[in-house]
Amino acid sequence: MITGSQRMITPTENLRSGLLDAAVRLLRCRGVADLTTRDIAREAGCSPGAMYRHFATKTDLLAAVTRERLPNLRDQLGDLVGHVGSSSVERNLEQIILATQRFVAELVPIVTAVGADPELRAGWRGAFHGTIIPPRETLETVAAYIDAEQRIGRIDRHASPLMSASILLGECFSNAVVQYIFGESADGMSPERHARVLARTVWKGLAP
Amino acid sequence: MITGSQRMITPTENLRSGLLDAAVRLLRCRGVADLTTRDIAREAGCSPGAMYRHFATKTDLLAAVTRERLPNLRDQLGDLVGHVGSSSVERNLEQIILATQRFVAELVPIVTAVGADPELRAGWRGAFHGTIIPPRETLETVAAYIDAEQRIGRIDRHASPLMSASILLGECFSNAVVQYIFGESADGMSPERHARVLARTVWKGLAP
Amino acid sequence: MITGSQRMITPTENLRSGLLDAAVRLLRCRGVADLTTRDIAREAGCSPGAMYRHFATKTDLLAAVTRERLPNLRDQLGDLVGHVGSSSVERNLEQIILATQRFVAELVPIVTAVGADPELRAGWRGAFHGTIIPPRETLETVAAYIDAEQRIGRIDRHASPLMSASILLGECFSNAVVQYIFGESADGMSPERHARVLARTVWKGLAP
Amino acid sequence: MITGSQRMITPTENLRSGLLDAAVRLLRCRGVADLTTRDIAREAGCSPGAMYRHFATKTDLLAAVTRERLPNLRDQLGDLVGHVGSSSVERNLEQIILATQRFVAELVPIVTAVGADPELRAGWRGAFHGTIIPPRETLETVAAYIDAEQRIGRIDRHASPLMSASILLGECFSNAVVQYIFGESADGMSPERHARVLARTVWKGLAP
DNA sequence: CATGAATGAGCTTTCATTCAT
DNA sequence: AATGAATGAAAGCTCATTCAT
Repeated sequence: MITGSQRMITPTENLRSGLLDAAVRLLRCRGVADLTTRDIAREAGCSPGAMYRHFATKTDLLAAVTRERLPNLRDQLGDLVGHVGSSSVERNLEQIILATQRFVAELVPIVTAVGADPELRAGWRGAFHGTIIPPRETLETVAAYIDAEQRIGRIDRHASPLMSASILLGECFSNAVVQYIFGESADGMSPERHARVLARTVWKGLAP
Repeated sequence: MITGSQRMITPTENLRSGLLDAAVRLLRCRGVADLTTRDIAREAGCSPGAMYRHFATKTDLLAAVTRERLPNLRDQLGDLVGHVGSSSVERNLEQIILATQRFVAELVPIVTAVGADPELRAGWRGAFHGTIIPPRETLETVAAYIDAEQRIGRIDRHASPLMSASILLGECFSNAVVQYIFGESADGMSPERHARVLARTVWKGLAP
Repeated sequence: MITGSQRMITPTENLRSGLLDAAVRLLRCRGVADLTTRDIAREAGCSPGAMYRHFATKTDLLAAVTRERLPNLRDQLGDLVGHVGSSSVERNLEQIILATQRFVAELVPIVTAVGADPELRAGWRGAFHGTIIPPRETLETVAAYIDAEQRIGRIDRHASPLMSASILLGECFSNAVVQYIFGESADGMSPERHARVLARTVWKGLAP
Repeated sequence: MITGSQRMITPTENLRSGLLDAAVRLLRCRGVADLTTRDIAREAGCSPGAMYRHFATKTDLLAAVTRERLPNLRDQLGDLVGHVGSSSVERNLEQIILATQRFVAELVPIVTAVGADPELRAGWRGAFHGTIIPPRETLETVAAYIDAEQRIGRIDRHASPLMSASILLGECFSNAVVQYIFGESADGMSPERHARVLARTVWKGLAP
């Protein structure tokens, strides 16, 4: 009924994006196990068939979700580098941890989805083959901060920035997995307290 | 037809066990996403219907897998407590990490399976409701060692045994997840080197 | 490709109706015992999955059949009330019996199906709960005629219209059941002769 | 463990009979639709496999049930012929109807089972081919009484004994079907009242 | 003979995908 | 481009039947 191009953003791109958003939303609350194309379409407000204008298969859509809607720690961290040298390292680590908690909470449902489906796993491996894999990139974002503080002498020169970053992210990630599966954290701490204790413990190993 | 003594274990229990083993094996290499009852039966060497004599539903079988085939860190660690006070703490941590690496490698496929399927997740929550959840138990196994060393003064009295254990396990776990999904570790280290660096880093924060 | 006017009825409604028709057809010649959804779909000329757009379960479809394809005596009788007072009561009863014979012949396969399946039975009970049940309604249709003749004095004032109707319908019904099961009637009469003898016998009890 | 022949009745015949009894019992309360061989075996107190010593297939067992456990009106009627000439005909008819009510109540579940299953139907037709079919035999039992009363002048000489019997049995049978399916009778009468009204109505047509 | 674990054909149902409109 | 009815392969599960013990 409507003719002519009346929109700034093509409706197509809108729909593609809407489908990805819908899929992540459902992924978060229901997991991959019972995620149907019909459900995704309904959540995105389009017909079951419309999806196939943008994605060849369901796996294609999910692969796109895991690639394009993968949460990004850098976005959560904001101006990390700007804090180098200011405040205290322990305080900065605490801020990093709080951001990481939010990041991994979004990450876990996607990671379990990919882990559970060999096709998605293969797709991911293919997509990032030869390039730096996302976990490495995330790791380096945090490691870069530690490295910067190390350069100006606020962190022990013998510490390993990469392993320290890995400890920080890994502990938060596995915590989030436990939370996701059991609905309660293994150590029973509030996020704030968890951040404080983790920061203190990590800092203890990094102090010059 | 019958040779030797083959009937120590009842054939029935054999089948139940065989089905669980078959399911874990397939879970490891293929994930839950396309794991069919027919596949499990074929892998276990029985007919599609046979499994329903031992498990009411497919979910029941998977739930049993996640409960009865869940790897156990304590088994991998062996006589941990016996090492308290002997060798060096750093060396002991390294041994713990090596055991943990094996433990989490087996754990990851099961955890992603449970994470991806809300029904399994609900089953797990129900199964462990009111009791100590497995991650907590695992955490405490390691924390107990750190606590013991702390008591005899080989570890700083202000350190948190639980958080230290969580760091150790969490870092190994998230490492294993990355390895499982991408087929390569985020930091590119060999397991031995990883154990050494992680032990050193953790030890740095624990030394009195 | 399209010839003539084919789309008075939506294709969807066509399929729903076609499925019901297919089910009755199979019910008549084969009974519920081996009536599969695949068979119904094939008979209706659609795919096995198509039926689930119109009926939630197989039982739902069968329930709809028994409700929407239940034959109706009133339709077979036509203008029954118009005959009150005209012709002879015995002749009118004979006409009613002939119509009833056609009605019960269609009814029997559906009734045995419902009788054999507790789920359908429960569904029927639920569907008609609180309302007048179909046998009662049918009974009253015939009883109303007898009552009308009774009022104008052509039938004995002490006769029970309801019981008389019940005799008429019941005898025809049980006859049809025997015919359905054994392929021959118990009394070996032709439908016409049966109608005549039954009419005469009933009339004998009703004459003033 | 037990050796020698210790029993008067062979256990085999006991089991055969027990299986038939078990099947009728289940048939009555649950219908054919969900009647499994396992259920029958359990109800009969034997193993699922034991059944196959006595019946080649499940259908064979059901066929035997419908033949050997078919209720018999003659048994319910007792000494019908002895009443000829005594009491009043109407009173005797009432007694016959009360017996018939019990007979058809047992009959209905079996009849719907046979009606619903073409294989059983074919088996029945085969079993009674060339012989007098059970409904005819039942009919004649009642017709014989009417005939006897007719001979001694207590019933109108122009009445048809067979049709009168058919009316009596048919009305009771269709009543029982309605009762079985809907759980309530179409006319809402108690069995006793139903017998009285039916007897009166039939008697009215038979009185000389 | 009885047992009951095992079989496997076949059922109902789901759902990714297609295609006429 | 979008729709959504229709498809049909394949899933989970049942149950009549068999057969080693």
